[in-house]
Amino acid sequence: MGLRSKACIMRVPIFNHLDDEKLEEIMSTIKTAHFEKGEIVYRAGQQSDSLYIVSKGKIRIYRLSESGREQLLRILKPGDFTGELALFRHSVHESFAEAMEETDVCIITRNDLQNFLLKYPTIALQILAEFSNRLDESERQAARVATERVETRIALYLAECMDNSGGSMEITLPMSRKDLASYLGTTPETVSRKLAELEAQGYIQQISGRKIRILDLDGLLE
Amino acid sequence: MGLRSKACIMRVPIFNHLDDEKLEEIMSTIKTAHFEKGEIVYRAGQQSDSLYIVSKGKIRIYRLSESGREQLLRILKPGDFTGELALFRHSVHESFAEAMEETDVCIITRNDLQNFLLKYPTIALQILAEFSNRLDESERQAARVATERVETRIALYLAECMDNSGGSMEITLPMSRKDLASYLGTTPETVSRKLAELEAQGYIQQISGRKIRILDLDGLLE
DNA sequence: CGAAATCTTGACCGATCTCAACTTACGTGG
DNA sequence: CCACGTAAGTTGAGATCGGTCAAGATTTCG
Repeated sequence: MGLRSKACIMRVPIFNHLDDEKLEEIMSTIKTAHFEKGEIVYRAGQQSDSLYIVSKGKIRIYRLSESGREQLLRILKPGDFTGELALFRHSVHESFAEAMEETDVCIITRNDLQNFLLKYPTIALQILAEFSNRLDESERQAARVATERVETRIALYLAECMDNSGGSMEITLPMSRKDLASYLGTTPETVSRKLAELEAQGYIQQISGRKIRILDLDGLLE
Repeated sequence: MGLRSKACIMRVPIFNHLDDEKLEEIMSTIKTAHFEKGEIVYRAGQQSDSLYIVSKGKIRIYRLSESGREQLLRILKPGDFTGELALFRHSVHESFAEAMEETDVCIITRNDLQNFLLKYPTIALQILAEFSNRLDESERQAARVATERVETRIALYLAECMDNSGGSMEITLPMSRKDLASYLGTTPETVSRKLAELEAQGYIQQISGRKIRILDLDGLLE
């Protein structure tokens, strides 16, 4: 078990309130795995019994809808985890997970995790809190796609990026136009056009590919 | 504490694996409340520290998007619960809950619930399973709204109604056109039109307002 | 039985998707 | 370090799905 794994686990909100002894206990059950860019960590329909925690790299989580179109759900950074859905229900994945670059993950099996949960119930509360956040985000996103125009969705997304980038007026999009389009429920062409419009209206300034400066946040949000 | 409350609690998946003694313990902390049709159980932005379990009636859970449009998230039947989001995170509701008819709910406070979770960790696993289901549904719905045409969404919805109504070819929609439209991210007019089209194509037959007979499930799903 | 809400149908318009051409950025190997 | 090939992004034109507004039909419920 490398030091990186431990550093990884300690950074996970679910575990970082535990004392060293319990951490060691968890560490001892963890496996690690490495994925190259583009490799699939798991795919929909596949059996699963593990929780994956990203220790290095990025993972794209997406779904294929009934008609085969892709919907990007979220992007995992180090410290984020996935696989939960399969852990507490059918044990079949509903989504796909794909490494976006060289990525290391820590893996905890369902059995080990459930044992920890029963032994240290505070972990369960942490996971519940995390699930609540996910559910909130998912419902918010669903409501936006269902009720807002593309331009508004993009504006709201940019605003959220700003919140997360600590006050700076300049944000760096964490993904390509194609992924952004998939996340926002539109097409890359429309994303391009709408960003160009927002720029023409003076709300933003496109610096380079993924760098955008917010010039008028209030105007952006109408 | 009325018998109905106990019957209610026992029916909730989260609790129904518990033995009688623990059930009594939970029962002793529960309050009940009654709501008339149209009354608001809670609203977005409101402080919250309780889990609500429906014992009689129906509750509409919906969000208002940034632009003020309504998105129906789900409808609670007896045995279903809500309020979780506020329980494990900010403690502020993100959604609205409105009684659709005369409705009774059982209420457990955050403190009591968390104590139970720590004392009987198996409850936490049940809630985690329930959350997983919600998250899955929410993500699936988000993906559909983002990637499928209205007609497809309606068809998929009808198909799901069939699954839930046990093999019968005749389904009864659990909500009005307006709510269905809100749930599917469209308008009542479009729902009417698409249902009429599906009928013209011979896939379904509209019996009366909410009763629909499925004539060709495979055709419906293309 | 009648008022009010719900639902349906029609006409029109606009946002966004599709397809296609072109430009720019990026990574690889020489 | 540059050149090239490929992927990513942009822009345009046209088509269409679905939303809006409005009128009429139907159902619901007191």
